[in-house]
Amino acid sequence: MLSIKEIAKLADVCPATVSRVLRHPHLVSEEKRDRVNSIVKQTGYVPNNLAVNLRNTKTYKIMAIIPEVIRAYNNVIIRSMQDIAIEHGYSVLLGDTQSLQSREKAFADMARTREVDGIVLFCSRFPFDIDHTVDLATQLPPMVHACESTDMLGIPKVNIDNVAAAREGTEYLASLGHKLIGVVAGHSLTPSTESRLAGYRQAIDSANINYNPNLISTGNYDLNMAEEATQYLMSLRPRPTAIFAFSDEMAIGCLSALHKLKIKIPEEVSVLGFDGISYGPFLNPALSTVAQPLQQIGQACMQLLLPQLNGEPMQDCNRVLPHELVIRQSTAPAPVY
Amino acid sequence: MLSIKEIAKLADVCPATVSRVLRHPHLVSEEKRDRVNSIVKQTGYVPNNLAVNLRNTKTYKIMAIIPEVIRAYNNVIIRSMQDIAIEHGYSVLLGDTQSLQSREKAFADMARTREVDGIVLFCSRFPFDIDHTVDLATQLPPMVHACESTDMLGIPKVNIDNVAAAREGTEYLASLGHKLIGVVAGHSLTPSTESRLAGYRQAIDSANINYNPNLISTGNYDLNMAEEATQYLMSLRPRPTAIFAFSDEMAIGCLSALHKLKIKIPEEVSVLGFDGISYGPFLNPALSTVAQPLQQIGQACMQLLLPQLNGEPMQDCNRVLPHELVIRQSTAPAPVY
DNA sequence: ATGAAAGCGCTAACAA
DNA sequence: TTGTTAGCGCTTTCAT
Repeated sequence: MLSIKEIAKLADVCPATVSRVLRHPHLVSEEKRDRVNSIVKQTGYVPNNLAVNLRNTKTYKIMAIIPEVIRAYNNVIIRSMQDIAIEHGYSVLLGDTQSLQSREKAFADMARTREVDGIVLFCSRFPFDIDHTVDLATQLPPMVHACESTDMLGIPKVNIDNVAAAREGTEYLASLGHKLIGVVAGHSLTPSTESRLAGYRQAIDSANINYNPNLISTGNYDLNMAEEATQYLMSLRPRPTAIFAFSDEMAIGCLSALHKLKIKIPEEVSVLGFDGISYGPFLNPALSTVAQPLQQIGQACMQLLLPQLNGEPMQDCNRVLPHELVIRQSTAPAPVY
Repeated sequence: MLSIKEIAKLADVCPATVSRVLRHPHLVSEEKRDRVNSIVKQTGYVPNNLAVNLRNTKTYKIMAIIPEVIRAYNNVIIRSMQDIAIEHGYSVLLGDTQSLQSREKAFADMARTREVDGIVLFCSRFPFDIDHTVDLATQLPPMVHACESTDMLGIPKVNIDNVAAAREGTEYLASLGHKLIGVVAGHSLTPSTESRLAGYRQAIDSANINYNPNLISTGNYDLNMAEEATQYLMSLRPRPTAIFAFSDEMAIGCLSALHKLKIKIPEEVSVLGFDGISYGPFLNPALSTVAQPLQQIGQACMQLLLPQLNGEPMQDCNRVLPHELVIRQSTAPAPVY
């Protein structure tokens, strides 16, 4: 692997000139510029970015830390982040943590060790140890906490109003006449799940439906577990006539379980999802859902991160974006017996 | 951001000692070790890895370059790569190229610029310009080409036998009595698609079915386009009684289109997918598919990459892994009229 | 066991 | 316009 020195020697100039040709060509005479460029081409020389970045204390890389990169839900978010990042000269690297705390920390540390300029965190756990006696912003790298952020942290956050979103979803089901509304919740302890459960409860209460904790099952945001949870819900007597799954992926598990049980959707049981993944319209039946503004989430993350990357101080803000109830074919009025 | 020098000053030792405490603590007396450690803890000092990596010419990072990270198909592959990488002290960073050549090159260049130690390439295009008059291995960073590699390159490759896999899938459909077997192909020009088309053709010929190019449609490995392609196939007269989609995701599009057309699966039309994504069993009906050995693919990638990261020369090998026909509910004997 | 010093590869200020 | 030089932050000889 050639260094700038050797290129300089080959082109019979000093290393600084090679650097100039590569970064500020207008500062170099045409003659030397051509000489250097031809050597660079011949040798296939590429600067060592570790050195460049060390020198410039800047990597132009952003780390997006994601519990399961594969979840359909992340698709649009990642795209919109990446598009904006690239416009501004940054690359987005994805870190898939598989929900493991050790991996969350490892990826997050890439910002503290200067291997990336900033991070966007989609996990619920906070990957840094914080000394609350000292100013937060000085301890933390440029970062944004998205989708699973609590309100206790003094950092930029991007969220939807999970309480309201789940409340409206539940209200919609109640308005269809459903009285027994089962829930397939996500990970307990995650802020999103807690908030959505709270919203569900609010809607149940204000619809004067008796709150029944047996109707709450947990699917851990996992398709397989959601299928099992649905089997459990369908074993209850009286049986729920609607299921609210707190993610579209879990809703797929619900649909699958109901199909296997030969329960008609939505005639016998309605299914409402959450997220608005792109598969939704293609499922059978097409999935009604509480859609998140995925593209806006990605955009907001970048809007809050980029200023920090330019040296502006971290702000304690919480960008709350609008959700939307999308009604397709998987929900219908409650059956009358 | 503190540097090692300032830590050294605070602990009243020299920078080298701080470095030793962090990397080879046994070389330092207990007294100084404690002093340094306590300062490190107090200040939250973290070494600048750009400097460390520059000095050590090693990053312990691997870049996985993926056309669409979100594709369900990548899930298991990514996991198995990551598990092995971590065992060996490496992190895996994911680069989502959205099938854009510029992004493929940008991520791949991170290896040439030393920001990562090696790459695993899942794209069909080769992101480096090669001078064929010179030894390949010296021009390329440690790398493995997986899933979409052609046989012209002198680098380690991981693949399944796409020709055989598609042939067997088609033979299976033919054995069910299907004579009109539609195809929803992937990107034309990608090696995987070309090979699978060849395999399809082989099976058609050896089953003495008349090859009809009108039955080949293209879905670009995209769910929406696959839905359109299926609509087209269903508009043909006589109509195909089976559809072979070259990815499970496209098969979802097929299912969706058929549902909308009220065509019964598998009674009227059989659908066979390709890949073996984890959603498969949850679809309605559960999807029959030609499964790839996703976990083995990830493992093989790491097995071929890790030696290169340890300085061993690049080998021109092609690891071909076994596929498997998985029969579920979406395929059945051809209808008799 | 510890410190001094060189150097990883690059860039930018400064001088010429 | 070009070269010289210092230094980004770290690690590792080498010397003590």
